[in-house]
Amino acid sequence: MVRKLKNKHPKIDKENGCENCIIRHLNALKDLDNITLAHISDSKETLAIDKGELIFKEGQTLKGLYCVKQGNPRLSKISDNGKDQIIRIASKGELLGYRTLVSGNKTNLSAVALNNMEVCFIPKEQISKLIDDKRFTKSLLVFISNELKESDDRLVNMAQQNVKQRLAQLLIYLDNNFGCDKKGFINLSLSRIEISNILGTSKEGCIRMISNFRKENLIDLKGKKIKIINFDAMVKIELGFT
Amino acid sequence: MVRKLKNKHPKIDKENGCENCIIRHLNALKDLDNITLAHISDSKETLAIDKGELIFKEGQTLKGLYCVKQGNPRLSKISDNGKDQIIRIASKGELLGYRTLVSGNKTNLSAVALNNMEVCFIPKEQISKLIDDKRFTKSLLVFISNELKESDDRLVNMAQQNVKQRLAQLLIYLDNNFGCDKKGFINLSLSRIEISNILGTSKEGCIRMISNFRKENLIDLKGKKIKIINFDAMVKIELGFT
DNA sequence: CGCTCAATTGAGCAACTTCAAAATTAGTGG
DNA sequence: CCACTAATTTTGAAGTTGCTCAATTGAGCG
Repeated sequence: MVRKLKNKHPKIDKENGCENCIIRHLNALKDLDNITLAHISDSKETLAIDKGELIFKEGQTLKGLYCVKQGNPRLSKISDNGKDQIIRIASKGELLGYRTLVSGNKTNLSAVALNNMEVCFIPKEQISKLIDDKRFTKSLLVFISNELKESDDRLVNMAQQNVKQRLAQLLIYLDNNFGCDKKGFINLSLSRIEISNILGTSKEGCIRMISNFRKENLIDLKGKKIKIINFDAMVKIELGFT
Repeated sequence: MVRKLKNKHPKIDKENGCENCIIRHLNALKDLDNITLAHISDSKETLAIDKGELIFKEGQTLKGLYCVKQGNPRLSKISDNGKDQIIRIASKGELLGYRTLVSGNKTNLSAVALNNMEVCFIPKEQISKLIDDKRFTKSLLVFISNELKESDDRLVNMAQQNVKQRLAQLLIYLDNNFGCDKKGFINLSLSRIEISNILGTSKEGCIRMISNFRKENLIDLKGKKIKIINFDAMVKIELGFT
């Protein structure tokens, strides 16, 4: 089920200039020289993407590379039996679509904004220049290698951990990576369905587990917001203490 | 549980020379020029590795890159709860240890020979030369990208498919990738425990499912060897037909 | 033959899913 | 702001899947 486009990625033009962009220091674009950066800067577009909007869809041929400037997309894939499986949630500074770019294949994942986002789009033509830049390929290689490691880890967790452990792990992960507001609630809010699509469970199973966690006073809920109250217990659950 | 070393990777010296090696055409070494290849060739060692023997172990700092010349290693990882999860089975021509090499971290996987193997070991020192070779990094990038895609696919299957489907998928995969002998039995034989470590199930669950498949005349068994009799039915099971 | 390890089978139990229904929340137009 | 509708969340209960434990059989080996 794909959500409707609410806008058409309106272009916004901020202060511009990849040279001055802090975000690029977070990814493979960090080591490029100013000339290359200027070329990219000239051809790129900065897009505003609303919460829930599709950035690209599984099976599409991407026309370029996306650099996440603000917000979080979820990267997911529809399984053979039609269920949506969220593979991971990306963050500020990450590049999307590099895999497609390198292999020349269509993308195997869909990207949907979990919150309001700002994304820089760098068209394909500029990218061949990047692929020929040794510094770029090298740091991309490092990035993909780490992705691969994490992907392996996720596989092991999915295969060996039960729903309770996977939920605990997810909550800890979210807390670590997306931070909390003043009251301790995790900044990224996910619907129960989204959470179950990460955990690979039925939504009821997921809901019940969240409900259990609340009853045991491990977490607090406020609408879609979740706050971990008892970290120690949560870690123990993740590690399989019964 | 790690199997004992039966030998100590005795070095064997065949006709030698990476320049003349057909295997390298299967991986990122294919586009290197003869000078670089000669350097690698001089420093490499060809090792004989017995079935069941450990090639490297999760957590080790690898001292170089491994190129699979013959045979199949299984790449696995011990989960938090102590179970061994096989991530994938590599084949002739694949490079092992490139991830470690690129990121500089310790390896996150163990490699164990599933059959008698021949592996070329290229020491670390030679590798810095490789990493600076644009052709090498580029084709490595392509390879890792594909790995990443497959890893995503595996995650989705693990999350969304039941044991029956996963077993059917594995058997089809083995049949496609490792071929059969004259009588149709899959060339790669895995113990039930190894199969269950791929599927992420208990060994009993795995055994029972294999037994069911045989009773339903979908497969035939001969010791550890498996032969798919009814491919159509097997594909249907994989796709979730009940 | 006795030892060890892999494979198999059975029975009971725990985890998870599915379907159905109720309660709550969110969104929309007046 | 309220009322109405739609969507999401929650809960219950029954059914299925898969796991664990224990016992048995079989195969390979000195």
